[in-house]
Parts: sequence; structure tokens; C-alpha cells
Amino acid sequence: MHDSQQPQDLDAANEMVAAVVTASRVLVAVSARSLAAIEEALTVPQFRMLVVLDTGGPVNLSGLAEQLAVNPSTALRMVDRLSAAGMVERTQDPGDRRLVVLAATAAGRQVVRQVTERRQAEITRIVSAMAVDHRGAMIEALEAFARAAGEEQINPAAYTGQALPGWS
Amino acid sequence: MHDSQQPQDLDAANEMVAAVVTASRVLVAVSARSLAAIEEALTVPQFRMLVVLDTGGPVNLSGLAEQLAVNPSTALRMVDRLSAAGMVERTQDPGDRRLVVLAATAAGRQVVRQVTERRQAEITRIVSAMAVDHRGAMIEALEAFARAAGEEQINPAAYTGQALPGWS
DNA sequence: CTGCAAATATTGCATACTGCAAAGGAAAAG
DNA sequence: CTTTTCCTTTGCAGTATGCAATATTTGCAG
Repeated sequence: MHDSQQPQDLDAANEMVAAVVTASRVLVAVSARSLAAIEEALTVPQFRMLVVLDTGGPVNLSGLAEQLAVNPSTALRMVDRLSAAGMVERTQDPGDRRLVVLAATAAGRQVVRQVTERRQAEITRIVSAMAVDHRGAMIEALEAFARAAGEEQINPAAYTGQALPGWS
Repeated sequence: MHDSQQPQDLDAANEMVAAVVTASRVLVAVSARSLAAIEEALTVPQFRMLVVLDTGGPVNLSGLAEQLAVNPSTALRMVDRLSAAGMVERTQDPGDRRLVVLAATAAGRQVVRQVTERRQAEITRIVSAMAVDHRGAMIEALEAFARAAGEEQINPAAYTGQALPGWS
């Protein structure tokens, strides 16, 4: 009895889902390309860490792990590698000898800037290929979409575009 | 001399980039949630493999690795684990004894269906919270965006939403 | 038919991300 | 001063990833 009820609504919903999913593919591909294009051969988690350190300023290990929504041990080992690569600087907090102060080096900030610029350029290039009257509508629509989703919680760890396997 | 040239165009471009990036965050979070919500505790790469096997039908290992854009050895070990979990079935090709025929089991297809339905439901729920007159505009805008991007190549491996570190 | 080249799957080795649990040191609370 | 709490670090295990080498099988040339 409930079959074929309000078929036009269902069709519209399916069309929306399809459009959103397709756009999602494009966006993920753009992010991946922007990161792969640079010389330094960073992984996605490493780039996420650099973004957090670059935008958020110096933090200790626990705070960094929390912002990335990973285990402190994971963050520690990532810091080890990025530190060896010259992207992250570790110093001791003079006031509290338990704390390790972490910050992005100039090289690390440079990488974040390069990837961000490349990603923005690529998105701009795609948008430039769209019909002009579609652009304003897209901004409004995307902002409305993000607002609608934002009233539920959004995981901050997804900030730089990584999918999280063990997320609840 | 080129500073501050066409400031309104630059502002519009920045606004578009910001809207796109924010929407991207939301979409990635939705994908991650949909996968984390099921019982079976699959990783993102494992789910990608199941999607390929479910939609594409039986393939051999090389073909599967190519569709996922990973090394055959990587695909092999993932098949090992998914096979142990009862999600993937391996059989020998009777015509060519080199080939291994891989297919999703009923349990594997069930998982793909569950995650897909959950993701679609979540997107539908978000869209339902949008103003009605924004929805049609969003469909058109997103399709136009995907079209504009589609004239360049899109990596098929990004299908299920994974960011690829080593992609060129 | 035989031998060689190509295709296919598999294994070995290395690196990275991830979490849980335990250990060790330092600061705060009592 | 003792206990508790906080923070970092290490040990252990599982998964993903790629490169290189190996084994097996097929196809082709001679």
C-alpha cells in the first residue's frame, strides 16, 4: 500500500542525492590532486596536522591529538616524522616540563600555503567553466546545505578532507 | 600595478571557494558516518573494494586493483581480509588457471546496501532542512559543477570518497 | 613440439596510520 | 610529603600502501 507513494518527491530526492554524491567525488579528487601535486610527498594525515599547526598556532601533543581526533600515540609518531622532515618544530615548555610545544616550521607553513593555493585555484578554474548564472545559485545553495548540515554536529577532524574509518 | 584589480571578482571567487570547501567537509563527514554506523566495522578502503565488486561484477585481481587504483599486492591482501570476513568470494577461473575470480558475497552486498542507504538517507535529511527554493537551485548548480569538472578527468578511485595520497 | 616471452597472482620487505595499554616523569592536590 | 592527576612516550597489534622478486600459467615463435 505504501508503494509508489509520492513518486515525484522520491524522484526529486534521488536526484538530489545523486547530484550531491557526484559533486562529492569531484571535491575529493580535487583535494587529493592538490596534495599530490607538491614536491614534498606528504600523506593526507600529515597535511591535516600541518594545517592544524599552521592555523591554530603552537599546541602541546594532547591538544594536537584532540584537534585531529586521533590517539596521542598516533599524533606523537606523526610528529616524529614531520619533525624529521623539517616541517614541525618541537620545544619544551619552560613552565611545565611535561609539555611539548609543537609548531609548524617555515617549510611546513610553506607547504600548507602551496597546497591551499593550488586547491583554491583548481576550484576557481572549475567554477569558471560554469555558466555565470549558475555560480551565484551554487554559492547560496552550498551555504544553505552546509547550514542545514551544521545544525547537526560536524566532526572537526574532517577539516582537511580525510575520511575517518573509526569515527562514531 | 596589478594589485586590487577587479576586487569584486576576487571576492566572488573567494566566496565560492569557501562555500565549496565547507560543503566538501560536510560531505566527507556524511560518508564517514554512514560507514561507521554499521556493525561490521569496515575500513574505507575495504568498503571501496566492496562497492567495486558489487557494482562491477566478478573481476580478477589485476582488474580489481586497477579499478581501485592500487597496487595488485595491496588488493590481494585486502581480498585476503575481506575473504576471511566472508565479504568476498575467491574462485579459480576454469579457463585460465592464472586468474582468480573475485565477487562480493551476499553479506558483502548487504553491507554495501546498508551503507549506501544510510548515506542517502542522511543526505536527504540534510536537504530536507533546506529551504524549498534552494533545493532545485542546488541540483542544477551541483550538476553544473560536476559537468565543469568532468571535462577534465576524474579519478574513478575516488568513487567512494577516499582521498588518495599518491595520486597524480 | 619446444622454448621463450608475457601475463597473473603471490610473497617479502619497508613505510605510514591507527588504537589500546602500560610505563615513566612532572605538576597539582591533599 | 603522599597521592592523584596530567602528559608524553613506548610496546604491541592490525590495516593500507608500494616496489621488487618469484612461481605458475598461458600464448606465441620457431
